[in-house]
Amino acid sequence: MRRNVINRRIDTPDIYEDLKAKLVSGELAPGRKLKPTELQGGYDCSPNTLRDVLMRLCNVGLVEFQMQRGFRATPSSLERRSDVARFRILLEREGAAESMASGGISWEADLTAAHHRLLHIERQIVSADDVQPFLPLWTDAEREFHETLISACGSPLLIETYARVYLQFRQQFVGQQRDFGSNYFEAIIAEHQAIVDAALARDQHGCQAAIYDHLKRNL
Amino acid sequence: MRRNVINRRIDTPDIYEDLKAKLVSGELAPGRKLKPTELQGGYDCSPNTLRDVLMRLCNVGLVEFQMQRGFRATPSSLERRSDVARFRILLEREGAAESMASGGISWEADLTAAHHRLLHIERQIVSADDVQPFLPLWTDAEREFHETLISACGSPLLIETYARVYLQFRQQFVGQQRDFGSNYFEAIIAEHQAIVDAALARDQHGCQAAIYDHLKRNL
DNA sequence: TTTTCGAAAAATTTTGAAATTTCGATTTTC
DNA sequence: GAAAATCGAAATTTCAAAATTTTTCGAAAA
Repeated sequence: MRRNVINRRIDTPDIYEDLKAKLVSGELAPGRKLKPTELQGGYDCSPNTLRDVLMRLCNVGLVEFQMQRGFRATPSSLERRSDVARFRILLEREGAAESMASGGISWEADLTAAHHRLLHIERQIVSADDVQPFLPLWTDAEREFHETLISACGSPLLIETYARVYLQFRQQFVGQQRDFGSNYFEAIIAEHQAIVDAALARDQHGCQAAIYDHLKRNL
Repeated sequence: MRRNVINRRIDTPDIYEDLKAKLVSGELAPGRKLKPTELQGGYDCSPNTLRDVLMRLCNVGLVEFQMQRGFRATPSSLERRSDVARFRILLEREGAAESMASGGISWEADLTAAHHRLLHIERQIVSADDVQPFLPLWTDAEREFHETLISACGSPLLIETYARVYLQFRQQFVGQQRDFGSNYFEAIIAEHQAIVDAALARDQHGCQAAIYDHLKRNL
């Protein structure tokens, strides 16, 4: 017999997702100390529950943990940024090549769909005054697109690792970036198009080159 | 007021290392359920401390966690084994190539030393009746050797990911294996030799081929 | 002025128990 | 007899407080 007049309970998964979003968007900036006792205020739970959630966020690399020294948002640095970018390129090139080799019709359909959604948002951004309101949507669509690209590679481990690295990539780059150049998104649109075209044409080298071109600015 | 005449306190790091060893060696078999309350008996601590340690072991992929459903040692399956092997080959080939490109004298020295230690143990194993007592030593030396091989690649992320995957590899394969063929280790010695020779000769393609030859039996 | 030391303050980790959820087995119903 | 519902035991998650460790900060010594 549940006796919840008001549902005061906040699910742990919700706290996890909320913190993840704040980490990726830069609201909780890289390097910032994350004290369970402070964060507890925002959510309605005990410090230990927050501790638990923070420990889980370590699994994806968004949070660092040191014994007796607590948690902090993974710091940002020139070295780390270029490291993340390089590793992402490695994984995405490999995953895309494998997907092109073994992906079937349904992979093509998924990729086309994901690209269509992404393109739609990017066109809106190009013709809008302010980018900010679109960022969360765009981030999701971009992630979906890139994850679909490698989704048929047949390696769960590669897919999982890529998901982690993608999140770290967002944390290191986009979260900080407030000022996108005027034709930044026009360039991005062309780059994504090049990736899709090569992928659907099963042109492995072309696709790998397109991926590199898409990400080289972050090296 | 410390009230331990004898140091009955077991440090969390020790519990972590001990559990990790049991997971990698197969004492805690893949797929086995890991209940904080049961494990608590072995160490002198509360179930929640064990919960904490188990959550950390998820970071390296040795333990799986599901909400409301607790922990279990990462299960073993044909698909997972071949996935881990493939991914390990990818990372090691990339890391070795980068190390050969940018590693200096001290990398060569480290690699030579690690290989020397490994070779020493493997020769002992070849001329011994029972392999078992050597396994922990061999596992450590083998890990050290492979990690040294990629240590000069310049990518902390690659190195960290490789460490994780190596542990999973051990958990999936060696932990289960009780019966090594009679000339198994003689073959291994030759393979490790081929890797070192190519690496020190800065022969990228040769080294990548040697790495593949070393690990292809697990695909 | 700089360094070192130690006590106070703050933060982290551990604990044991309570609340919640899941799992297995028995009973009920169709 | 098979499927569904129910009940109790076991396991998991959460909590608040105690124990431990680290950090801070001011005073004394070099």
